[in-house]
Formats: sequence, structure tokens, C-alpha cells
Amino acid sequence: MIALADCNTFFASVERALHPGLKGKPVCVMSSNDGIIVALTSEAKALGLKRGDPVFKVKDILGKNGVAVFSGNLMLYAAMSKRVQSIMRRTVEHTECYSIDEQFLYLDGYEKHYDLVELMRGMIRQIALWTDIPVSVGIAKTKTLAKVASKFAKNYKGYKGVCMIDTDAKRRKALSLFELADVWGIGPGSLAKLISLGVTTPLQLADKRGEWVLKHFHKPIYQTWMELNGHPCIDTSELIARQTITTSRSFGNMISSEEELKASVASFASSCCSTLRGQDSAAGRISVFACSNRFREDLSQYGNIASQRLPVPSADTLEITAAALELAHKIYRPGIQFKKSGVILSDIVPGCCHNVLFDPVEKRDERVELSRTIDRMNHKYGLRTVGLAVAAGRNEQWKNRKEHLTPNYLTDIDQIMTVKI
DNA sequence: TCTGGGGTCCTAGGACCC
DNA sequence: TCTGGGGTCCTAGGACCC
Repeated sequence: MIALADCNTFFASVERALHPGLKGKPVCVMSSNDGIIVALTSEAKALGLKRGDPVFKVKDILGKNGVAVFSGNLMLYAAMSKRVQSIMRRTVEHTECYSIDEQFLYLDGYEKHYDLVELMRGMIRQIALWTDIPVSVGIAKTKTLAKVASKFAKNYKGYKGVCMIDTDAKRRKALSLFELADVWGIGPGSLAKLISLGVTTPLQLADKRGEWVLKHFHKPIYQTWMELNGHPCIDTSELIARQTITTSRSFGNMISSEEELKASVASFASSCCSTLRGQDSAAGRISVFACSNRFREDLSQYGNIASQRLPVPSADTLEITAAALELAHKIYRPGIQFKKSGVILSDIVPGCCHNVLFDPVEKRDERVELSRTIDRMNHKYGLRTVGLAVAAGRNEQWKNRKEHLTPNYLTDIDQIMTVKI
């Protein structure tokens, strides 16, 4: 059996754990620039708020109901995620991190010595005690079914946090009651097609013949069909290293000068490079994109992307930033109000330093060591302690707005919480 | 005035090879 | 009227996920 452990409204729960006065109150976490709502507690949902709502459109609801709003702080949430994961690993040996708030737990063998439901309830209590993060667990024979079970566990108090689908009767009942749109792997496109073919519940899909599924759909939906019938076939085993690394942001204010566009791109390139070195990899290809504000119909619209292959896979901030700036120059257009830019590193290979005949960069290993030294200084003394001047720019119109940021209580000794007794 | 960010996998189609 | 067969590699774009 496989369990999926899912943190309930994770980002909002982290904020609530660190602001204990908010227990039982509506809480929302916003995206960068405080632009949209990305996580919200059930109390906030009850007010009619939804994930994805632009904050400026719901300002009234937020204000009138005293909703606590926070600017998203991913560093903080990642640190809390690590704590929750470590408690899960104390309970189950073989686990697999699927996302910042979800973990698969492999329970094979545990049924001999434990009641699986009670084992998971014990783990949930431990997590609540040590972190204050509420967790729901679904148990079933496949990951897709475990996800279904975890939603039942989340939505019905009677399960006390854990729902197990361990018989065919339970599987059929669950699938007959579950929303087709909520099945893992079924997005808006497949949903519309399924409905047009007369399939409206997960059970109806599961009961179709395999040939029928393959006739109308491709491999991904076929795999979902297999899993709904209890045959495991989705492999999410962790990729050791990421295959692409992206840093992109919408700007706090629109910008129109090439210098500012380049400053943003240089800053994002640096950020990509330190992530790249963090996983001991090098990138063979770099892309830079920029676009105008698609919501401003009164302004001229423009978007473009340019890519370049690096002569040798590289993790050197200086080399990659130089390439990024050339690409930024290519796509820059005077007279456009830019709203967003980004840098994408791809063709990622393991290893930081590749010795190659006719390498245009001399002393590549020393250059990588320089970048690593900068990483260590920034880690020790705070982000952006040392960086490239070109990334600083002269004014910082493009920088994010974050007006409700929780301090990095869990990762920065200078921001640690003060307790007054 | 104000509308997020970062991933994966799959497929079709073009370019190129013999 | 007739116009090979069989590959590989690369890229763009769609669909989906959190």
C-alpha cells in the first residue's frame, strides 16, 4: 500500500503556525508582488475567496472580514516542509517527496506489525505537536487512488485525518462519489473530452475497456485509467537533479529601458546559476524571455524569447550572465513597457566543471570556484551580499512588492523570533 | 493602480541521415 | 499517371502538476 500525506492549505498553515493568534481565523497567502491569492484556509474559502483571485479585486472582502494576508515567503515554507518531511521519515523508512506539501510513503511490510490507519494517525499527531501543520493522509494500492483517499480524509472530519481504500467495494464507492475534475492527471482538456464521450464520474472511466481509453486518449490518461483500477504504473521516483531551472518575475512597476531589462535578467541569471551549482550541475543552453503587460490593452503588446547554446556546459555566473545580457539585447524593443522577464537554463548535465579541448574560457575550474565562493558568502551573510553590479541597476522599478512578509524565522539567525516572557 | 512562479512528460513535425 | 523506406535528433507546443 502507498500513502499520500498532504499538508492542508500548506502556505497558509505555515503562517498560522508562526502567528498563533490566527487559529480558526481566515488567512491568505499571496503570490509575488502581492498579486494573487495562492493559498487560503477554509475560513477564507467560506468568505467566497478562491485560489487565483487577484488581490486588488477582493480587497473589500479581505478588509471587511479582517482576513490576515501574507506575502508568500518560499524560503520559510521550504524550511517548514523539511521539518514535516523529517517527522514522516521517522515513521516510514521509504518516502518520496512529490511537492513542497506532499509526500508519498511506501507502507509495504508495515501491515504485518501495525494497523496502517492508526500508524498514520500517530504520525499526524506528532506533526501537529511539533510543527502545528495539519496533514491529511490517503492510503491505497496506487498513487492516484491514494490521492483520492487523501481528499476524502481532508474533507470529512469523521476520518480523523486518514482515509484508506483497501477493498474493491470501497474503491468503487469512492470513485462514484469523487469529482472527475479532481482526479490526478485529468485537466480541463481531458475533462471536456470525457464529458463529451458521456463519462462523468471516475468510476465510469475506470469501468471502460482499455482499448476504448487508448482509442480516444494518449498514454497519460491510459495510465490514470490503470491506476484507478488499482494497477500501479505512475512512477514519480525522484529525479536527483532538475532538468530545467527557471527564474522569472513580474515587475513591481513596468520598465522600458534596456538597462533596467538587463538588470532584471542579470539578477535572474545569477539566481539560476546558484541553484544550478547547488545541485552540482552545469547547463548547456540558456534562454531569456521578456514580455509586456497582457492585461493592459491600451499599451502595445510584445513578447519574445531567445536562446543560445553554450560552447561548454557551464555553471559560471560570469559566463552565463554575459550570455544572458546578449540575449536580452536581442529581444529588447524600445517603446515597449515590459512587465516580466525570465531566464531558463536547460540541457543540464551533472558535474560543475568540464575540461574540454579548445574551451574558450580559460581556467574554468578557477572561475567555478569563484562562483562557489560567492555562493558561500551569500549563504553566510545573506542573499545578495555579493553580486554583479550589472544586476543592481540604477533604479529598481522592477523589484517585487512584498508588503506583508513574515520574517525568515526558521532560516536566518538575524530574523529569529523573539519571545518575551 | 493592481492580475504568480516553477516544474514534468508526451507528441507531432521538421531537418537530416543512409 | 507515376513520386522508397527507415531511421535519429531536435524543437515547439500542449497538457498537466504543485
